[in-house]
Amino acid sequence: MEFKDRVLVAVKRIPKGETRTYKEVAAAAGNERAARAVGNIMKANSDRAVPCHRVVRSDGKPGGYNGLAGPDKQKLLATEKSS
DNA sequence: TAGTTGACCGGAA
DNA sequence: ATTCCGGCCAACT
Repeated sequence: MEFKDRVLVAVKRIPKGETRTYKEVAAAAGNERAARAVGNIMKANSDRAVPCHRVVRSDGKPGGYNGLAGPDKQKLLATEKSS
């Protein structure tokens, strides 16, 4: 079950102000196609030390994280990243 | 052990 | 550009 652990670590590693897609996190965890599982793991584990709000979809839309819904920084960064 | 679920992704309509 | 469908993966029941 290191994948789960790896995912959490990867998200923890996300620099402040930066955003990563589930796909990226999954890739960092060792499996790029496990983006789906990543989301499942996040909610399955109440990772308080893990900034899940920095994790966004490939579309740039936020995930299902309900804790934050104000800072558009993520979307802005995501846009810059896309360019 | 097998089946279902979900915070996804990519391609097609 | 938006919506629909199928597919991959790990966890849960």
